Amino acid sequence: MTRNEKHVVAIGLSAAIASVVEESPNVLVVHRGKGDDALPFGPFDPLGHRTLESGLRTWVGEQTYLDLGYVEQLYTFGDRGRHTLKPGEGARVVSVGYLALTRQRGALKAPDTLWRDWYRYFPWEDWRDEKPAVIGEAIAPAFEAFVKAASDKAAADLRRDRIRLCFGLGNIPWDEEKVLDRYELLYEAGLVAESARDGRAEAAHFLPLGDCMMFDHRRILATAIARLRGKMKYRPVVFELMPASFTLLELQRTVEAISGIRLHKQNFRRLVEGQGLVEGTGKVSVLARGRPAELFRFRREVLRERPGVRLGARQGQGLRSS
Amino acid sequence: MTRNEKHVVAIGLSAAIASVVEESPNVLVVHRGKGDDALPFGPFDPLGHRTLESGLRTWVGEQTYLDLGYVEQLYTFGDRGRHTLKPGEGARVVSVGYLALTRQRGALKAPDTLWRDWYRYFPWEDWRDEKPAVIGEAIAPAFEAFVKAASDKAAADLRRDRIRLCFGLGNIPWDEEKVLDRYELLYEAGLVAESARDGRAEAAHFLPLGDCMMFDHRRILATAIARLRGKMKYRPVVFELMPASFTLLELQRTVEAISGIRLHKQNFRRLVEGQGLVEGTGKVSVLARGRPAELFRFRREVLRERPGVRLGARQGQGLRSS
DNA sequence: ATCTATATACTCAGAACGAGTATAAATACC
DNA sequence: GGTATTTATACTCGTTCTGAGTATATAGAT
Repeated sequence: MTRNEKHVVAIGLSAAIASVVEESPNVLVVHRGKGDDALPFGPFDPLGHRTLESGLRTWVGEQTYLDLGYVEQLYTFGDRGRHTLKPGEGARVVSVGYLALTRQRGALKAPDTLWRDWYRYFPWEDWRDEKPAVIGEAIAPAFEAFVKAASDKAAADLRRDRIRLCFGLGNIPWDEEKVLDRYELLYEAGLVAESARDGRAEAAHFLPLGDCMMFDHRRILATAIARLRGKMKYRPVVFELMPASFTLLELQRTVEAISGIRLHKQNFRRLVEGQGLVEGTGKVSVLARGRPAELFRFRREVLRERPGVRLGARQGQGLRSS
Repeated sequence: MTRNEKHVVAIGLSAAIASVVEESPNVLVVHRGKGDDALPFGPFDPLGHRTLESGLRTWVGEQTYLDLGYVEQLYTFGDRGRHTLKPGEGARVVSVGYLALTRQRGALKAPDTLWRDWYRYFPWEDWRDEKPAVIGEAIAPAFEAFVKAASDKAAADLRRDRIRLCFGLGNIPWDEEKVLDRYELLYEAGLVAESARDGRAEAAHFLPLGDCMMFDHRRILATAIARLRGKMKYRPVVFELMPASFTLLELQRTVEAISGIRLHKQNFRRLVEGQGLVEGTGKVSVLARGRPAELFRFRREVLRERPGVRLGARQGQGLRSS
């Protein structure tokens, strides 16, 4: 492979930095005036950065004054026309998206940065209280036009199936992990502002569903939420978002905030304690309403003791050796 | 973000193309003379390629004359010194790795390409017949030196724990999905040829474990195998590797070839049939030794019918809504 | 006819899961 | 002070899933 000018491109590093406060899952965004929000991001510097991740860490450090703990690469997007503000403008940028987890300690010091509830960008993803009204009132009707606009019957059937599967219509259950699939479907159908911005044909049925973000940042955030919702079930990553000690209800509320669904309290306890993920501290929480709850701490040792600790998915794989 | 010369870098697209013949999991490699094998790869062309994946497809098409079906992005690597042949030489390249699945139909027509059993590169990963001897005879002893070479006791303990977890020593069970973790550990410990090539300090205990590959291609292949072993359990991707009709034993042998472990025959049947993943064709296989087996075909409809079809991992997530 | 290899049906016990009931311990309200 | 409300926590119960078999059927080989 020769270093040809044709093969030259810039790499953007973007981070979806998540934290949870009370019952609200937050993402750190850069907000300037009346423009769309953006994720913290910066270019990869092949001279200064030893690895992509170290590049991201230094960038985020400069931009947000945060010291990231858990960081995980998500996906690399390179679609033409889905990064620059207007198609054709600016350089071709390939963007590598990351998920980072942290806790909120003190106020943010960096200018123009703030924590925002991520359901502002994805209002159809929060099923904790009830099925979001926007699905039945706006999304489903708008999709009907999208299905009708298909080129032929086969294409229409395909679209209908995708919609049913993604949004859990008919007898299909809601799958909280399909965050990215749902966003991409809305994008294709022209129902999010990014579609119109990127000049998509379908954007005729344009609906401003959720808040728009700059570049492909809402796509990265969707990927981040999807990954986190999935990963929570087989790796104890939630604890990156928890303080040193917490009640089991606080832990449950954090998981619920992320997954966007409610959980069965007693079974959640059984699972968390049964896995040996936490240990009691003996102390009890004070500022509660009912009976005081015991404070627990995360047993970091589990990461070393047993390989497959999970907060959800079943160990048995059906494909057991024999 | 301005288009600064500092921020300019080449993007390499590499594909781990997998197929299974009989009981052998194969990967397509480019083999030229006595040099190390490489994966098919080429640079991303920001002018000609609309997306990263379409770039990969055209590149692979030109290089191998194969028309890829299933393609999935794996990871983007950008570590300094882990791509170029000698540290400091050549341009900085960020490489995006892909996994592709296909079937072998006829001989390969492209020059210098051939199918190779992937356990040639990872001899410690094949547990189908027995625990690979290389683990007890070469890997475990070499790791002892690696542990001793740690800077202090805490670092040594950390290394020991990682080794136990990765290679299933002591009472830890073998986890066939940790392919990448194991390779990275061997790389860090200087036990694969790439360590010495990249000029790592630890490479003192250099052991030529498995066949070496060019650039970071063995790392990408490790990622591909790990992803495929995991994904098989919750998505019916194996069928991309199967002919139109097959016996259940052939299907099982394919899964075993990939995962590197043996499965319980009766339970495998129960799972596959219970999930409605296959349907009988009425015909029976001929060239067998014992009682003829019925030929089955993949029920493609399942992809559209139910969301969570899986060939392994449990649906129930322990985190059920309520 | 018997052996061997494979296919396929069926059983069984234990673990995991979803969904509850029951009781304990605090505060809020009157 | 007594009662309602709220939250915590222990325990139960039926179902499904899973791992590990046994039993029987059907072919070719000797």
